This record gives sequence, C-alpha cells and structure tokens, in this order.
Amino acid sequence: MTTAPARPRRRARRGEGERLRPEILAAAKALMAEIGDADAVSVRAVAERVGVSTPSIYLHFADKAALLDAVCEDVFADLERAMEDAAATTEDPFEGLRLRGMAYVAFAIENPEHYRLVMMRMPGQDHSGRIPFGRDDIVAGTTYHQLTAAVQRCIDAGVYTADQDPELIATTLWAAAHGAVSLVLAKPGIGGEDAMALCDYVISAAGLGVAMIGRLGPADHPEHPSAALAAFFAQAPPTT
Amino acid sequence: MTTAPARPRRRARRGEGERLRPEILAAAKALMAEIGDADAVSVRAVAERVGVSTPSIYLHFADKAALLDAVCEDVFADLERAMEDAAATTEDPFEGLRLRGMAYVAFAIENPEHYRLVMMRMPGQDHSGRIPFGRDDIVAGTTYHQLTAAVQRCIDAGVYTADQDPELIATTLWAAAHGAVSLVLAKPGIGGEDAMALCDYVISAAGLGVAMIGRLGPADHPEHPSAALAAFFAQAPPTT
DNA sequence: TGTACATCAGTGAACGCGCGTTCACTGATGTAC
DNA sequence: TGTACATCAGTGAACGCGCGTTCACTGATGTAC
Repeated sequence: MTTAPARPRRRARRGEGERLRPEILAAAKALMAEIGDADAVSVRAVAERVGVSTPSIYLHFADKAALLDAVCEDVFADLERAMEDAAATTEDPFEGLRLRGMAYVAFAIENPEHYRLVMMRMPGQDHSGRIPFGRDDIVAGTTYHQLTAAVQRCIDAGVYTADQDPELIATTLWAAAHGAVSLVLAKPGIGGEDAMALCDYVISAAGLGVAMIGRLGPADHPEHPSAALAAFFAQAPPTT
Repeated sequence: MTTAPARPRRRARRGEGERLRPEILAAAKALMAEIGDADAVSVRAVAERVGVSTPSIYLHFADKAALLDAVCEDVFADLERAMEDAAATTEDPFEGLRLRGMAYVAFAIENPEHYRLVMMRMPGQDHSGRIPFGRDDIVAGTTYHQLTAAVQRCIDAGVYTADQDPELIATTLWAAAHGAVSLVLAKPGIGGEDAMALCDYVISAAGLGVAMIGRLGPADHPEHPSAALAAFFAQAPPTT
C-alpha cells in the first residue's frame, strides 16, 4: 500500500545504532503527511518505509506513543523556526506579531497533518501523567517568550496600553491564528479562495481589537454596546 | 469495560423497528462523551450500551460512518440551538454576536468530545464525494444566516461600516470563538483558571478589531504600523 | 373464532483483517589475548 | 598476525486482540382466509 521502494540497506556498524533513529523519525513524519491521519500510521508502515523490519523500531523507541511524541517534538521545532524566521524580517513590533501569525498559518496550511498532530489533538496523558506538548511546554519555549516580548514592545510603542497583560495578549493572538487556520483545515472552502487572506484578516482583527480593549477597559459590556461603539467611532479621528 | 447494565429489552413490535434508531444514536453520543475519543467508540460498545446485539446496529445504519454522521447531525443541532437561545436574550446586535460566541464556547467546553467531532476533525469525504458537515452545510443553515443578519444589523447601527462584508465578519467571529475554545480544549491550562474569560476576551477582541479594520481600511499594512496605530489612538476620544 | 403463513426485528457465531508488541534467533563487527 | 569471544544491530515468526461486517437463523407478530 505504501509505495516505498525499501532499497536494501546495510546495517549500522557497532556503536552506530543511533543512526537509524532519525531515519525512523523522518519516515514517520513523511508517512503522516502522505496518509493524512496520524492514527493511521502504523509501526509496520514506518518500518517498511525505512527498509527495516518492524521490531527494529522498538530498538529506538519504547513504543508507538514514544515515536509519535518524537515526531511531535520535531514538528514543533519546525513550526517555531518558521515563526522566528518570519519575525526576524521586521523591526516593527506590531508587524512582527502579524508576521509571526502569518508564518504560523502558512506552516499549518503547508503541513496540515503535522499541524493537526501538535495543535488539534485532545491532550493524551503521558505514562507519567504529564501532558506532552501542552500549554506548559509551549509557554516555556523561547518562541512564546519572544512573542510576549514583542507584545511588550507594542505596549512600549503605544499600540497597547501599560495596564494590559502581555501574556493574555499573546494567547489571544495565538488563538486568533489558530482559530482561522484550524477552521480552514477542518472546513475547507471557508473564507473563499484565499485562505491566507482570511487568516490575515482574523489575525489583524484580533491584534487591533486588543488595542481597542486597551482603550475601552478590559471587560466593558455596557447595556447598549452597539450605540456606545457607534458613538466612539463617530468621534474617532480620520485615518490616513 | 463499558459500565452499561444492558437491562433486558423487549423487541419492537411489527412496524416499529424505527424505535431502536434514536436509542442507538443516544448511546453512541453518550459513549463518545464518556470515552472522550470518537474513534474509540466501537459498534460493539454502542450495541452493548443499548442492550442489543451488534448486528442490530446494521438494521438502522448502513455502516459505522453513517452512525457517526448521524451523531454529527445531532450534535450540530444541539450547538445551533444553544447559540440561537443565547442570541434571543438581547436586542443589541453587537451584544448578540458576543452572546452567540459565548454560547458556542460554553457548548464546546461542556461537550468537548462532541465539539471535537463536528469542528476539529479533518474533513473525511462521503462515499458520494461530499464533505459531511463542511463549510457548505454550516453556511446554508439558519444559524449562520442569523449570524450574518446580526452582523448586518451591526453595520446598520454604525458599529461596522457599510463597505464591510458581513460574511467575512461572521467567519472572523466564528474563527475567533473556535480558536479560543479549541485551544483551551487541546491545551488545557491556557488562559489560566477561567477558560471562559479567555474566550470572552478573544471574541471581544475580534469583534472590536473588525470595527477598527472598518475604519483603517481592509488591508492597511503601513510601513511602521506601530507608530501609525499609536498616533491613531493618541487622537482617539476618551472613553466612557 | 381458528389457523396457516408472510413479515420483520433481532440474534449467535463466525470471517478476515491489521494492529502493537514480544521472543528467540542470527550474523556482522570490533576486541582481548 | 591469528583466533576465540563478547557485543550489538537487526530479524522472522508468532501472539493475542479488538475491530467492522456478514450470514444463516429464530421467533414474535400481525394478517388473510
């Protein structure tokens, strides 16, 4: 069923058994993208793709879950690299937020099954009770840290206000990007032809809306919000 | 494994075979919520829960996929009802958007596996090639129609501007609510203790940000957006 | 009013499948002497 | 320089499992006469 040619391979030399591990990882990653369903990737298929017998997988990974965890780790690193590369192309903090979001979205659209694996699964607990690749892992990473730092620079620049919480803003932007792109993946055709344009719109709306919240107060739900907002915008300055 | 007592049941009378169908549906729905993984719900388990033999399921559903599709339909109706009920409690169109979003979010948090089934799955094609519960089905429904109508009323009220597209705005609000709540489901602990508060924040940000886009122009990406935004807000009127 | 029969809801047992995982094994490779 | 041996990467075959689905069947029920 899998079209891998399974070329004959030479076994690794003594002490070089670790050489097989990255090959297994890459095969699992590739199969996941091809099959389009992480659950449907079998240990057998991965072994066949690598050109090795099935039990060999167990020399490098404790079980299937450990293999999938390793793939997660790999994918996560790819996603974070894409975001950091994108952010490095601008000095403007607000634009940096937008570029990060667009890189995030582009990664998800280009690698839907990988994105799904790390971001759209229900959390399964480790044997140790830890949730792999949960909130804590993400928030502890350098990419998330850079994101909140960029938000802080937006506060410093006067886009957001000093009383706003950079963590909450970062999470909100993350939710906006994730919401747009995961909806595009789950419900194709949404937002018309240009899915990236929809995502850009959603990300921009969230980024700007957070600024509005900074001006209106955090939980401002007046009795007639439509009238209050209409009045606010009626007095707003003309834009360039 | 499933704790259903499987009380002895009487067979339906002649011509009343259809009576079993809703019971099967309800059992499948309940099992899904309990197990927390739609894929792990087996036809056998559903039959056992109903108190009927496994082949009986096939008298009412062509195959397992048809059963899951029927559950989807049911869940979708629940979700839409929750949103319409929530929206009915206000006359204000902007507040109506927010209440719809909060009802959506609350439904997802209360029924995580059901929400996941209808909104977080990769689209699987029907035997006929149609995507069940895809964008087209949702957009054609009355709930989505009411949502865009509420957006139109926001335009009429001066919250959004006449040149903005109600469909795009509706989709953006949907993406925001979905993004916030699906992130909460997939990465527990995000947004701190109160997940609903985070969702409210994200929904509000999107709703307000769309209004900002209406004033700034649809794809306004100036060279130094931070400075431009800071200038805009520096001139903005004081808020109540 | 009684009975033979067609209908139809529901069943017991089995089929074949692919899966994760294990076990006893092979044979190449480096090393000690 | 030659050889016995320990090490270690990798294997072939099998285990047991739960799954979706099918098939020939049973037996209660309503109906025609």
